[in-house]
Amino acid sequence: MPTFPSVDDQLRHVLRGAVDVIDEADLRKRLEKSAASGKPLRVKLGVDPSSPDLHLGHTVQMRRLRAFQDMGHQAVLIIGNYTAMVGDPSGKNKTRPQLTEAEVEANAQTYLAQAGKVLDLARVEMRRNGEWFAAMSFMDVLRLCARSTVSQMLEREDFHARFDSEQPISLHEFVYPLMQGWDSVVIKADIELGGTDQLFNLLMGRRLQEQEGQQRQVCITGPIIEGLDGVQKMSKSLGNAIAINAEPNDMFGKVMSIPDALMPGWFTQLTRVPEAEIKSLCDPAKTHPRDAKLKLAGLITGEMHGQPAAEAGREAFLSTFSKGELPADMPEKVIELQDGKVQAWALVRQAHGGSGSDARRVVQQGGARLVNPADNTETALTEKAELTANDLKDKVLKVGKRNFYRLQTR
RNA sequence: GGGCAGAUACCCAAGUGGCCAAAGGGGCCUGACUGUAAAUCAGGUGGCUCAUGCCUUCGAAGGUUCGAAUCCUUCUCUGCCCA
Repeated sequence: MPTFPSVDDQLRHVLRGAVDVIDEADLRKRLEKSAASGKPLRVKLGVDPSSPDLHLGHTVQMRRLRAFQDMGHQAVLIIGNYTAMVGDPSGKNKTRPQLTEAEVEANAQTYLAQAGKVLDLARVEMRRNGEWFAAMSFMDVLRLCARSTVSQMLEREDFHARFDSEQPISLHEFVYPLMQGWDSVVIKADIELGGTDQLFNLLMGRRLQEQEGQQRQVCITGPIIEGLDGVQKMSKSLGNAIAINAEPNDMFGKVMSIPDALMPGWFTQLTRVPEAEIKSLCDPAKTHPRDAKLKLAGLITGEMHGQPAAEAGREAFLSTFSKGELPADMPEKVIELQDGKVQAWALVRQAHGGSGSDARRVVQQGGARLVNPADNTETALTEKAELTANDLKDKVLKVGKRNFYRLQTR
């Protein structure tokens, strides 16, 4: 019979950084009962494989699931291969594009590898919700739909906002919350986790479970963390996300670029640093914000890639940006010359990519520099400059602040 | 089924015959200042080997015109009202 940490310890761990708990008294009761009976609670987290990459925002809820695992409970990870084909309307102001089964399955594969960085996959019960949805008849679907009303759906902020602003809402989007709720019924969830934007869907699970004569699940939400811009929620489509499988150096650098104001939230949601320590780290009078951020970047990168990689990321960051040295690894670019030379903008395009007009703009604005690695001197490229093989020999092209290319000629 | 309104670049949105590659804002890029932070300021933001030049773009296809994002026709999609 498994033994569990004390209920108070458990609560402290699993509720770290939580926003809503519905409801906490019930959660405590269940934890007590589980400790007494030795029966782990079933904790559900659903992810929709709607894109091939998970990002740090996803790990907030995954980390809570991991906390439950660490406390001895049963993690149930729902791969929403069917719900992904609907597209979760949560927090969206427009209908999501519908994915095909093949796309969803390919994404699901990449998810599992990435989820393993946070969860102990060996102890996860993994279920695809196509398992039960694919088996439903149209009549079953109708019965499911009959359990909710249009008004109830429109209570939801994102739906009524779209409705009020005369934006389209597809009928199938109303089915999404029902599907997610039904997942809870099928797997008999004791607890479901999700972001605050999922609250409506999580509560739907409670309602359906009740109708099915089950005990209603406890719903725990965590915050939706902001992305690199510090304003909008982290999302791949907004381009402000840090992917779980981002290269260590890149991950470290990206964490360093977040606004200071994000640090307390990220420490709480993405690390295990105790609350008191977070306070002192995020107090500029006690800790230089840069040093706090270095620590944050090290912890996050370390969790995803291991300590040595995090250390290497830190070194690369410090040398490249604090000391202005060239990074250790730079992509090599072979530059084609015409009549023995190449114009500045053409050089930028060949190395950095983008359109010719784009490259020209960068050059015009002084964003392209030739660096001599021997003495680390920089020469800005001018618009009319023409470079010969000799000019480029052993040089590094720097485009903007963070793009470096080691040049070769042919 | 009937009536009305709408579809503009990454997003929002102005433009309703030539001055439109298309205002303004957001985003993004570059530069200055910095801690590769934020804030602020300045510039840029369709493409073309570089041009007071050409090509492509205002839902789609046709048409009118010397000339169309702008006018006409048909179609597609969306919203609203009535049934």
